Amino acid sequence: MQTSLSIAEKLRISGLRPTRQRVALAKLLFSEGDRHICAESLHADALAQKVPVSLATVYNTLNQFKFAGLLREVAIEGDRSYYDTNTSNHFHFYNEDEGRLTDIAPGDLVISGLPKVPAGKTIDRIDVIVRLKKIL
Amino acid sequence: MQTSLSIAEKLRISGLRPTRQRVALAKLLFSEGDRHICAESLHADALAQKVPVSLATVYNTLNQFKFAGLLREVAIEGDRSYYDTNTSNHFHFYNEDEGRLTDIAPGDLVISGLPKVPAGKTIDRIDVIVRLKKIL
DNA sequence: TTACATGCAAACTGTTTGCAAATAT
DNA sequence: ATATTTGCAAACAGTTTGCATGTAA
Repeated sequence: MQTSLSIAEKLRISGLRPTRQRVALAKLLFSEGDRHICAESLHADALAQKVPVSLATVYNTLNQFKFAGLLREVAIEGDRSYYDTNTSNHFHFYNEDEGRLTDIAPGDLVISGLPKVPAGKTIDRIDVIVRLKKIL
Repeated sequence: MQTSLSIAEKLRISGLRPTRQRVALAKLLFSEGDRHICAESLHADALAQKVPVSLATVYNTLNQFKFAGLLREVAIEGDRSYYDTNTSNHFHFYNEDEGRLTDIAPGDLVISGLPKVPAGKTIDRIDVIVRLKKIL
């Protein structure tokens, strides 16, 4: 049985000092199920919870968390970066009308017939985005 | 048997006046097989071919072509927009080390088990990106 | 002739960075 | 005590836009 680590410990293990801001952001991100957020929305969340953090620190923290493997970035469109707290292999719905990202349950969508990869390369990961629009 | 349209005609049908710039850009884009480009690289191409076009017009033209269904945008990462001249349903390799996009041959990768789509929504399209990295 | 397209520069958006002040170890 | 982190504002990259000029119909 595996003891779950405190947030501070998780950060320390990733080589990140558990500062007030990082711990608060990590709590917001990892406390309640999977989340799909962008920098602005996380910043707004933090301020709403009376956690004063600058937007620059939110950006830096998201990058550090991504680099540490605590978050995964999801490319949706050019203008905003989204991050997913679920770093395991899974795919996404993107609701184009509302700009919202949701998970596809693992197994609900399966990829088969992997193409031959060019010599000297490996697959880093496979991103699948099922883009949804309103029926008119 | 289907007569292939001149570039000017294709543009006119899409509701776009075949101006010097648009025709030149369309030629660069559609004359020789499928291409994956971004605004800067198309602009550079145009200048190299002695076609003076402003970068703003390249951006505007790419958007118009996309809107007209002549191009498809491919979301790769936050910082740059890529466009694909192949608008049919197909998937992509993304070479993370070189920042290059290539097609996966149709049939080489297959998706199965489409998940139930939320009520009132349809699938607009499915994007698949197989991200490649160098073997270390 | 008239509506639309272009080019330039300025505006804008999301993101990163430099540096002094604050904080973790 | 020392190295790291924060916050702010300024810098930055990619993209869009306003407006005077040029061009297609």
